[in-house]
Amino acid sequence: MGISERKERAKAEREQRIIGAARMLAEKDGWASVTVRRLAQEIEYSQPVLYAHFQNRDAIVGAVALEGFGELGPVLRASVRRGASSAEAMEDVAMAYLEFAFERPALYEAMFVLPSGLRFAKSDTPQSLRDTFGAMMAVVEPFCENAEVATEAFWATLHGLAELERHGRIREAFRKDRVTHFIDMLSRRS
Amino acid sequence: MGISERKERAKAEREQRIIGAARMLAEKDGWASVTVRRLAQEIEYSQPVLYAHFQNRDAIVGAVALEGFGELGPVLRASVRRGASSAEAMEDVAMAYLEFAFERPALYEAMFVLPSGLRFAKSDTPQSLRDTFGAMMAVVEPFCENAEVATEAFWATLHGLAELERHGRIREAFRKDRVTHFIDMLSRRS
DNA sequence: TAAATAAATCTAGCGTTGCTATATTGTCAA
DNA sequence: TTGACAATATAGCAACGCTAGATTTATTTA
Repeated sequence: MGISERKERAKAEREQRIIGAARMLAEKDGWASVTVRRLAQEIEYSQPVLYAHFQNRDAIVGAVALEGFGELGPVLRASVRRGASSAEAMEDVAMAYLEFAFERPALYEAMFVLPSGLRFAKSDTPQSLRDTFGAMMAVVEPFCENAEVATEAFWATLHGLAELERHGRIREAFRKDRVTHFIDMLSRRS
Repeated sequence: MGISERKERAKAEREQRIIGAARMLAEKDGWASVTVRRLAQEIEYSQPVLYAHFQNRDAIVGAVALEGFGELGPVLRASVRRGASSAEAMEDVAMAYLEFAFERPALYEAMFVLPSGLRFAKSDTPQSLRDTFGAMMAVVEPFCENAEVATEAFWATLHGLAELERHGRIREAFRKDRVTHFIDMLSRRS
């Protein structure tokens, strides 16, 4: 019965094309321009087909977000320079996080701002997001007792820096200064 | 010529009713449910009347946001306890900021997340927002050299804490711990 | 006071959206 | 070849932001 396998493969492939098209359009013209009609046109199927893959539009955003979670963790881990000190490692991760956010703003938006239908209530948090959290915790840990709380705060600062800058609330030119300042605060001995 | 004054007064009053209705509906059912039709119904006029007051829907969000900016600054200033130390003052402002964000989530969203049509390119930043920034800078200043950069980072942390918690990315139960941790980092002598 | 003018407001409608009921086509088994 | 079922398309609903044009109300002029 290789037939149903072939069909499943074809369906998975089409699903990937939908996700890819959504991500591409979002990055090109913003999420507002990612409509179900436009996606249908992009993959050369009629609209209702999309609803055989995703429950609604939000679920498509969610699928893109999930893809992003799968990329962010590795990016952060890879960002730490060889032989970096603890403080340098923290700075590397911080800068890598912000670069990720600014280079793929639509992807970042899907992951952390838009309603994506993704649930994060403890147990069903995607493994890839746990992994991202772990990457941050690894560099924060050396500097504090309660690593989880400290990582949440660390992450919050990065997210705030990304969002406020994206909305033009803080000055783009001082991005590096803010990171340096913030890492200094965390890494100095008390 | 009291006629035109009377008309202006009536128009301003109606404008305020639109803003009030938008804010109320947003807080009750979320911004997605704040439609121009619904607002028109609320103020008992037809839709096109709203466009005599605001260029488009975003401008209505912007007007609500502006109202929020007018409230946040004073709230922050009033939050500092009498005789508080520098570190305590910073903590008071941080907690007040988060309480503001969580008690009026829709207002906060209008101010910092939604497209509001408000421009922040340096010179035309609303005075009330500058004022809010000033309130934060006042408590951050004692702890750093470059107060502006430090305040941007301080603000970013608060914004990140508010947003990540609102989206269920970090644990509600540890809000106080995160603030304590973060204030500790900033206030300890190096 | 009545007609003319200007301002305020409404009706009706366009194009678009997310989503779905229903018709149609294509595929496989008997 | 035909009957059944899955895959896909057509067509449409209700709601959205927004606007042109008609209509009513208010003000000024004769």
